[in-house]
Parts: sequence; C-alpha cells; structure tokens
Amino acid sequence: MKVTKVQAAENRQAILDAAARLFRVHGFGGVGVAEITRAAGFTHGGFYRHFESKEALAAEVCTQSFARSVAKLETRFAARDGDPSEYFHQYLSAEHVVDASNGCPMPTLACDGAREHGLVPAALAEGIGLYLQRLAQHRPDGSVVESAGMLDDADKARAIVSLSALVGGMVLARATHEAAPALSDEIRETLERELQSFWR
Amino acid sequence: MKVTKVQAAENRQAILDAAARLFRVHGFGGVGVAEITRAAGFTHGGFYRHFESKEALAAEVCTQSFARSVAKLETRFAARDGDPSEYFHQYLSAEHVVDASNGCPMPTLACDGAREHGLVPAALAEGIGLYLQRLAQHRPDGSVVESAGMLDDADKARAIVSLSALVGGMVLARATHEAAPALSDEIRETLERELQSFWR
DNA sequence: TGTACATCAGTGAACGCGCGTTCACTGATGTAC
DNA sequence: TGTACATCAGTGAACGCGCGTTCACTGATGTAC
Repeated sequence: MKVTKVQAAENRQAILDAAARLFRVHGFGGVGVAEITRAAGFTHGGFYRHFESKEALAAEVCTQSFARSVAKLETRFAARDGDPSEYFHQYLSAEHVVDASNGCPMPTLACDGAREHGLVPAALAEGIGLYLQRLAQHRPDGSVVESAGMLDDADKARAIVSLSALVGGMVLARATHEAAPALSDEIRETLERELQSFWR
Repeated sequence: MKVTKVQAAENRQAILDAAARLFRVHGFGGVGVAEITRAAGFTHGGFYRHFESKEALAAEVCTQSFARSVAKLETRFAARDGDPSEYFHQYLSAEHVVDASNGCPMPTLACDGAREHGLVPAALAEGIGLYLQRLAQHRPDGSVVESAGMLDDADKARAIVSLSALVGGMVLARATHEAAPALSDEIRETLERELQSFWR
C-alpha cells in the first residue's frame, strides 16, 4: 500500500516527532524502533524506508529538537521585549521538570548523546553551538546583538554560565523530584532568582 | 567453590566498583550484569548472591559514588585552605570531560537516574542533598560552617548555583567534546573563570 | 485523457543476539560435635 | 584439636523476551505511452 509523497513525508515527520518525545523521556537506549513507529501509528518494518538506522534517526531528532529549542528561546525573550525573565521562568518551571517530553533537549538528549560517537554528537555539537550563540546575542539591557561576529567575551561568558546552570539545574531538579520534591523545588526557585539577578 | 567471608565481601565490592565505572561511562541501560561481573573478574551467575537485582546494584552504586564524591569535594577544598579554586579546576578539567569513569556522579548517574523510579532516585536524592549541603558549608572567605543548621540562604543559593553550573557545564562540555573540541574547552575555561569570580 | 506498468511506503514474519534472571551443581569454608 | 557435615560463593547452561535489522509481499501512487 504505497502512499502519496506528501503523506509519506508527513509520516516520516510523525516518526521523528514520536522519537523526539520518547527519546527525551526514556533515553536513546530506553526505547526501541518498534515502539517509536507504533507511537507514530505504523509498524516497525517500514522504518527503514525513511531512516538508514536508529542512530540516523537519533541524530535527526537532535538536529530538529535544537532548532525548535532555539525558536522557543527567541519566542520567550520576545515575550518580555528582550528581558530574560519569561525564559528563565519557563525553563525552570515545575512542568518542565515533570514533563521532559517536549522540553529542552540538553538535560535529556545531550546527556545521552555525550556517550555516543558519530552522527549524534555531531548533531548535538552543532545544536549546542547554535543555542549558545543565540542566547549570547541577548543582552541584559534587552537589546539583541545583530550578528554572532559582534559578540564580546562577556556575552559569551553570560550565555555559557546561564545555560550551564539551567541544564545542570534541570538535571538535579529531575533527579530529586521523586524522592525529595522540596529540594527539587528549592533548586528551581533558587536558580530562577539567582539567574535573574545575574542578568542585571 | 565457596570463599571466605572476607573474600566474598571484597568480591561484592569489586562488582560495585566495576559497576560504578561502567554505569558512568555507558549508562544504567548501556551495560549488562554479565559485563559488570566479568569486569570484576567473575561470571554472571553469582551476581544474585550479592544483589537482589540490577536495580538494587545501581542504587548502591549511587549511594557509594556520592559518598566518595563528597569526600573528594572536602579534599579539594582542604587542598587550598578552604579556597574553591582547586575544586573548580579539577571538576572542570579536560580529564574529567574525557574520562567519566571515576568522575562526578551527577552528570552521569543523576542524568540516567532522573528517568528511573524507586531505589535509584531515592539514593540520588539523598546523595544530591548531602553534596549540596556540604558544598554550602564552604564559604568564599575560606571558612567552613560547622553544622547544616547554621547555613543561611546565601550559602544555599551559592551551592545550588555553583553545582548546577558545574553539572550542566560538564554535560555540555562532554556532548561537544567529540565534534567541537574548541567549544568544549571554551565552556570549561569560561565556567572556571566565572565561578571563581562568583565566589569572590 | 486513458491505460499499462514500474515504483515504493507500509506490513508482518523472521534473523541472530544480548538482556535480566533462575537453577542445578561444585567444592572450599565454617561449624557442631 | 580432629572430624563430619551443612552452608553458600561462584560456575555455566538455560529461560523467555525484546532488541535492531532484513525481507518477501501488498497494493496504491505516479509515470510512460
């Protein structure tokens, strides 16, 4: 049962979307090709008409996830006219701790991907570089640096420190969420407050 | 072939040590019971004389790893009379990026464990709470707060921000190490510099 | 535009493999006498 | 202290299961005429 080219492209994207969700929640190794294709509404046999391997899928998921994540970053800075408060608030929300399925790819995919070799870390490095650059372009005064070439050391340092704290904070808040929810909340709330004042 | 009680205890610890190494490098799901026992010098059949399940082993690995990690933290602060510079330098070293096998459990075990339920996140929450508390007891002036009850909000906030940045920085530095080593180094070096000045 | 046929997205069975766990067995240890 | 025996750490085969990947097949799509 062949399918129109448009439909096939939509189905391929459905597999990518299902994988993006499942990989974040269960890790690359924690979910199989069969489960992914089933979640997308298909059987596993057709998977290899769309992707060369599970690894190739994982790499493409990383690329797409970072592209969306960067778009989200821009939306949230734009929501407060360049002020980072909405960005920090959303990133460090209780919802983001509980539901990784549509969250930042760094505390999930990048953690797993740090152990991989080949396509996945290549996609991650690209994504992380882009994300850091875009974050660096937002200055505490609300202005946006036009091009990456105009970034100074303080911009880059601010982005690295902020993103590291957000990613690490999310890892720690998630790891403590089940057994020590009060600590998990304290980590989130403290980080939001401290990052706000760091950006003054 | 039974073995002396002392020998059996040593063998059990050898399994824990091998698992601590392998789980950090490959993740909980990325290494099997057979590989762990083989690395410890045994066959897999005897594993269940020492541990109730792979999950129970993982939880005990987490507990031991955090205990050792806290000890390391104290040693490094002590190395510079309470100054954090040696601690930051070691944590953010190129060696720590390349070799996770004996490194901090948070960018490895806590990342994996955030997806688990039961014994593992319980052990992680305990370990993270202890680690944060001990870190908070070290003040920028080099003094050490005697008891956890005497910590003020600034101490707790400093520990949360610093640890989050270290953990997130290690995740990002590892994820970019293979495909973008210059970015990986920039993340490490920037964070070390910024954390030093944050502790002034 | 209508027809004949090649293409190929999707199906479902099958492959070899490694997983966590169980179990009958071995033989040195530790203990009861 | 010496002996007989129960204990149990460690072995290696076996279990059912799910993994990533392959493949013959189906039948609607897209194309050549």
